[in-house]
Amino acid sequence: MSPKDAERYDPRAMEPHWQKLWEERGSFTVADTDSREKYYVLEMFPYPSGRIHMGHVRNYAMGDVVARFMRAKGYNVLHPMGWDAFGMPAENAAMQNKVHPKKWTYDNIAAMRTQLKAMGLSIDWSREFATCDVEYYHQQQKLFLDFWAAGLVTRKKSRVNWDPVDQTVLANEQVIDGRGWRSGALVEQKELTQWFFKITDFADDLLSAIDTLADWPEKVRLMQRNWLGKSEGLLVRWQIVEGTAPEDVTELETYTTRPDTLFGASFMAVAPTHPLATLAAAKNPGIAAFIERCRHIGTSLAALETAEKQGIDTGIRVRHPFDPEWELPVYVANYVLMEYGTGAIFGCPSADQRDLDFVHRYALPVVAVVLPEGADAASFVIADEAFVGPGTMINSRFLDGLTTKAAFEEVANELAKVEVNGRPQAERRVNYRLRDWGVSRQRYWGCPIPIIHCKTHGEVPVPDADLPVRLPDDVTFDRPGNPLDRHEGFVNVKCPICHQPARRETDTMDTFVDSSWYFVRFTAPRAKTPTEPKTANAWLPVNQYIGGVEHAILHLLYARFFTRAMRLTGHLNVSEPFKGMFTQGMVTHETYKGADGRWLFAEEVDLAAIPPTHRQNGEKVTIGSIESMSKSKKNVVDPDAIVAAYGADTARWFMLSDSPPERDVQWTEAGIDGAWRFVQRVWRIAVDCARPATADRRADRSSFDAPALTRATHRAVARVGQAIETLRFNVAVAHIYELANVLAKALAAVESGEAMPEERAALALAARVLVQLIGPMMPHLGETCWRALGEKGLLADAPWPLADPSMLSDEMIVLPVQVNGKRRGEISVAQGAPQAEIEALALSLEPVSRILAGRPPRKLIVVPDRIVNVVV
RNA sequence: GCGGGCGUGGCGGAACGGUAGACGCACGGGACUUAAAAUCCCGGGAGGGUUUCCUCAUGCAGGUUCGACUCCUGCCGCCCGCACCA
Repeated sequence: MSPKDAERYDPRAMEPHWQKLWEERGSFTVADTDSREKYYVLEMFPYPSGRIHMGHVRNYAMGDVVARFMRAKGYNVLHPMGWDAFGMPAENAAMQNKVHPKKWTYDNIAAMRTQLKAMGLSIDWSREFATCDVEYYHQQQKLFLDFWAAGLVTRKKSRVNWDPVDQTVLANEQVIDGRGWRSGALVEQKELTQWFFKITDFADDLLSAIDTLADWPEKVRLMQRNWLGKSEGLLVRWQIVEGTAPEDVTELETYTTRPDTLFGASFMAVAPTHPLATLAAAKNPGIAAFIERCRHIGTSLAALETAEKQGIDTGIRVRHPFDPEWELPVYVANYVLMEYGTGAIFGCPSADQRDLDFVHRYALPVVAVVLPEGADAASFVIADEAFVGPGTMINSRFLDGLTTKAAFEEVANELAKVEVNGRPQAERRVNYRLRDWGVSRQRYWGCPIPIIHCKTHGEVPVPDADLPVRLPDDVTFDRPGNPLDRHEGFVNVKCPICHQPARRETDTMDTFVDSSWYFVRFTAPRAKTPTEPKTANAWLPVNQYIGGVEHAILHLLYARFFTRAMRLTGHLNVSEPFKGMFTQGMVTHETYKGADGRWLFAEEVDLAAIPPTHRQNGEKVTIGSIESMSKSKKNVVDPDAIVAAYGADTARWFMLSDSPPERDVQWTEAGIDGAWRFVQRVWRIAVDCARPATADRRADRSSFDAPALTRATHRAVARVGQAIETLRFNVAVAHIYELANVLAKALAAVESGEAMPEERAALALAARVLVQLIGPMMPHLGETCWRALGEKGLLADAPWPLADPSMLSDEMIVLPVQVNGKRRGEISVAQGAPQAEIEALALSLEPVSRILAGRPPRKLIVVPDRIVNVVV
C-alpha cells in the first residue's frame, strides 16, 4: 500500500465501526418520555422478499436524511423499521421449494435486516417487528373484534373477484385491467360470503379531510378524491305499469346526477345482475341467455373497450314521474353496473354518450333537452355526439328556459313533494364510488380472522382469553387452495357460547390490513394491547411518511380508514395518520437486448465496443430503453455489491444527488463513481484541515478571503437546511458541493504554508460545517471526519449548525444593471447603499450612458440588493 | 373520454417575477508522473465580431409587466392516474 493509499478513506473499515458504535451506545433508541418536541419520520416498511433493492436504498436514504437532520435540530425523533411479512410469495415459495412460509419469511427478514443495517440508518431497531409475529397479529385480531363490536365489520354474500391462479379473492383495488395484481391471471366473478370492513361509513370524512392534508402531494390527494368518487344526484322511484313486471314489483329505483334531463328519457336500463333482471330472466329464456352472455364478457380492458352497448327489452314498462301517460321500456343493458348507484338508470341519449350509443342500436327516440350556449334552438339536433355540458333546457315542458342547474333543483323539489307508497318519488342522494373493503383471503399466510361459526349462535367472536388464534405450523401446500380448510385441528372447535362443535373461520385477512396500522404499533411495539393510547396520541401523526406512489390510493386510504376506526374504538385519538406524505420516484437503469431479443445483464455486454457487443458470443447488442429496475429485464443493480465496492455512504449520496426525489433517478456507473470521488474529496479536505500547518511561513504563499469563506459557510448552512426541510435533497447536495469547492480552493491557497489566524478560523469553521452538512447523507464519513477534525463525541449527537442571518450576504454586492430588461453591465455597491448612489452609478455605466445619449431615463427601477433596471 | 403533471445545454437538473444554465455527469485542453491510475487547474448554450462586445436562446404562438423559465390565453409533444360511476 502506497502512502497515498493510506490516506484514502476506506468505508469497508469505517462503516461497520460506526454502525457498531451507534448500536452499542443506543444512539437511535428513542424514549417516549422526552421533553423535546417529537418528530416521527417513517418510510414504508418493506416486504421481506429476500434482498433489498435500489428502490429501498433510495427510500431509506431519504428518510434517514430527514431523521438525522431533525435529530440534529433538537427533535425527539422516532424512526422505526419493521416488516410487511404476510402474503402470497411466502406461500408460493412453500409450494415451489418445499420450505415453510414462516421459515422462508424469517430467513428473508434476517438477510434484509443485515443489509439495511449495513446502510447505516438511524433506526431504533428496538422497536422492530414483523406483521407475522404472533404478538402483532394477536393485537390485530383484537382490533378486528373491536371493529366487529363497533359495527364496522360485516359478512355478506357478494360477487367477488376470484383469482384462479392464486385461488383467492381480490379486492376491487387489486384487480388491474381485469387481472390479478399479483398473479396477472384473468379474474373471474364468483359468489362468496366474505368479511368486509365498512370503509364506506367514513366516505364523507375520508373525502372532506383530504383538504386538511396540506403536506401531501396534490397528485395523491386527487387520486384519493377520484377513488372516493363522490357524486350528488337524485334517487328517482319509477312506477311500474301494472301487470308488466313479474312478482308484482311496483317500483324501479334509479340514481341520476342529471335529473334536469328527465324529459329526454327514452328508456330504462338495469344491470344484468339487477333483481328485476333476474326475475325477468326466470320467465324469459331470451333474457336469461342475454344475461349469461354478459357474465362471460369479462372485465378485461380489451373486453370493455370493444364491448358494444347491448341490451334486451324485458317487456316491463314504467311511467314517467311527471306524466302518467308516458310509458318507457325497461331494458337489461350490459353497460349498467350493479355496484354503482341502484344498478338501474334512465337513459337520456341526448345528454349521455353511452345512452346515445345504445339507442342507435335499438331505434329508441332521441330528444335534445339541453341547448348549448350560442346554439340555435330551431336547428339544434343530436346526431352521433351527445351534449353533456351545461346549457338551457328545451323540449322539457315546465323546465324550458331554465339553466341545467336550475332545472336540477326544480325537478328535485317537485318530485320530493310527490309521495308514492308513503315515500317521496325522489330524494337527494350522495353517492360514492368507494365500496366496502373485502378483507377475506382464502390463504394460509395471513392473520387469522378470530371468529367461530356456530350452528346455533352464528358468528361468535373468539373470547379474549382464547386469543391469539395462532396459525398452525403443521400445514401442507401440496394442493392449491387454503391449507387451513383441511387442517382438522384448526377448524374443529367448540362454540364459546354453547360449547357444541363448531367451525373456525379459515379466511385470513388481506395483508393491507397488516400495513394499515403498523405505524401506530411502532409507538408501543411491545404493548399487551394494540396501542397505548396516550403514547400513540403523543407520537402521531407521522410527521413525514415516504414511499412509492404505487401506494397512493390503497394503502393510504386503508390507513386513513384504520385511524378513524381505531379512534372510534378508543385505541387512539388522532384524525389523520400521516401529516406529511412524500412519494419518491423509482430507480431506473438502461436495458440491453441481444440479437435474439433476450434481455441481457449489463455484465454480459461490452459497452466500450462500437456497436456494443455480447462479451461471450460477440453478437451485436441493442441498448434498450431506460426502465425501472426489475429482475425480468435484467437491469437490476444489487445494493450489496455496491456497498461492498463503494460503501453505503457513496450509494446513499448518489441516490440523493442530481434527480429531484419525486422523479425517477437513473442508475449509472458514472454517477456512482462521481459520488465515490466526492467521498474521497471530503475526506481529503478534512484531513488537510486537521493537519497542523507547517511552522515556517512561506513568503510567497497566496492568501484567500477569509470573511468570504465564512459567509459562504453560513450561506451553505442556511441553504442546505432549507433544502432538506423541503425534501429537495438534490438541491441540498448541490449546495454542499458549492461549499466543498470554496473550501478546497481556500485550502489550496494556504497549502504548505502557515495560515493566518483568521484564515485558520475560517477554514476550521468551514470544514466543521461541511462535515455536519454531509452528516445526514453520509453518516459514516461524517463521523470519521468529525473525529479527524478533533471533535469530541459523535457527530450523530452534535447539534445542527446555526446560520447567522447577518452573514448570509456579502458586504459588497454586485448589482446587474439592465436597460429595458436587458442586462448591460453591473455595478458593485456596499450592502444597503443609498438608492441615489446606486442610481448614479448605474447611469454612469458606459453602456447605459451610451444608450441614453444624454436623455434622462423614463424610469429607474432599483430592487434593493437585486437589480437595477433603466427604462428608456 | 375525465383528471393531473412535465417540456431549460450532450445528459441529470438549478433559478422569492429580477444576471437563465447553480451543482453534478460526460467532454476538450493543461499540470503532476518514466507511464498509468488518482489528484489538481482551465474551458464550454448557439451564432457573429481581432480581447472587455453584439445578436439569438427555457416546446410553439400571443398577452400581462420596467423586467417572464416563472403569471395568463391558445396550440404541440411526452408522462402518469382513473375509466361504461349514470
